[in-house]
Amino acid sequence: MDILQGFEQAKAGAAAAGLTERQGAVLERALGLLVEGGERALTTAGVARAANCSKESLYKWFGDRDGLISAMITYQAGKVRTVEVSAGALTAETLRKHLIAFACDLIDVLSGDVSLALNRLAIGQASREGAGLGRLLQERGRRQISKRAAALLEAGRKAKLLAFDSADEAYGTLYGLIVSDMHLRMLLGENAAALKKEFSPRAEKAVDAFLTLHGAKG
Amino acid sequence: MDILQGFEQAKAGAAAAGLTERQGAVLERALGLLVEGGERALTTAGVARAANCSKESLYKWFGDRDGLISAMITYQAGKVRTVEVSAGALTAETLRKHLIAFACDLIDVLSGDVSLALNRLAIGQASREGAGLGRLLQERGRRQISKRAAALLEAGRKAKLLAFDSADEAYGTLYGLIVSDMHLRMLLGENAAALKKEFSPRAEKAVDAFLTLHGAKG
DNA sequence: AAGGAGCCGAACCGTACGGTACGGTACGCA
DNA sequence: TGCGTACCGTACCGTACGGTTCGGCTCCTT
Repeated sequence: MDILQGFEQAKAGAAAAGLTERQGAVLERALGLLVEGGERALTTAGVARAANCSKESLYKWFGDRDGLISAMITYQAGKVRTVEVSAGALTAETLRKHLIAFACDLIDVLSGDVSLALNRLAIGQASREGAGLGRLLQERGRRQISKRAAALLEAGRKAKLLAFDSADEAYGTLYGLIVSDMHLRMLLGENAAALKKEFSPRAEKAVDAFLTLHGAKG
Repeated sequence: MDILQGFEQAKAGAAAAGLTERQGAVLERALGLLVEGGERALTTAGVARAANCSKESLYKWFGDRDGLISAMITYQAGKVRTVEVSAGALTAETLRKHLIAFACDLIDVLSGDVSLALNRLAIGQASREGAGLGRLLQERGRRQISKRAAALLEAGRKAKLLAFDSADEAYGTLYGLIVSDMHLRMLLGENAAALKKEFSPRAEKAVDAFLTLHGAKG
């Protein structure tokens, strides 16, 4: 799915990172290699062969292998477009609907194969050079979706439908209720599709649990 | 801390895996290398040098590099001893205490540097060869602590202090409330000590939230 | 005392990878 | 038509790693 996404989104990803279409296409192939074979498959020669470009161009465009990886992350992050929550009147029912939609989207994102591959890559590199890639991934990927949740929670509080002290903490609770250990298990190689099927029905329950904890009494 | 643990525990780890003390010591050094420098530092030559043994012995004992890694995981898992919950009378207060202790232990385990290093390693390998290491890590590491939680939850239900349909699902809820995205962030390289400090105070709140959701009305 | 098992240290081999250099080609521009 | 630019494909280099082999040492058994 992620791979077969529309051309427009890919172009947006390239544009967002200030890259030419050609370079975006190369990054797309590189992401394909990464998804297919993990970090071991992400060799400069392999990317060049898969993308029909020369290693020389790779090094000219991205500096070195780490630069290529960073570009892959920002490129992929540029494709994600967060849905703006309609700031219309918020009732208990629409809030619940929005929260459930958010939960499903979150599960979708986390179980996407490109997302999993990039997270695995960043985690693998996290041990050696500081947290460079990890921070980048966190910043460009997670930030977006957490912003959306924060806006939703804040709107719920404004409408007197939610009660919490810290929005961050409330988001942490919501995230934990939805995701639990699903993400880690997928990262460790458990069948992502099966896990997604197992966890999706729980999205509704997770939201209801969250509302039990933080919903305004009434 | 993990590295400086007592000699007895290390011997238990070796014995549990059917290894000699010498082999356990080698694995200990290997874990040290892994913690210090990530997967890249875990070379056969490096382990041999650090442990003052020959590569020949490494291959005789562990077969190949993957065998060495598997041995490291089982060895490390063998050191973990789950505390048996005293099956004495369970009151609402002692149950809460036990749950909080469990939450703190869980955070301790997940933020341990050896645990983080092994999880990073397994996640890095998850993409290529199936989920071999991931399953092993899940089986030997997570199983133990989840067993403890399951026993605790079941005892709580028996004592009419907890109410839930599925123990697994309730455990998932408890886990999510405690851990949220802390584990992933640590795996991605965020300062583990700082995150632990940030999340430890939340253990109590997480347990209280869990009791709000699944505690018997009283 | 003789022999063997186990082990260390070092050298060795094949391979694979990151990075560089070079020859050749298509295309835009003066 | 000539020239510069950007690019491809390939060959190349140095290094590092997994795995094997071998000589020599120690200790244990008989």
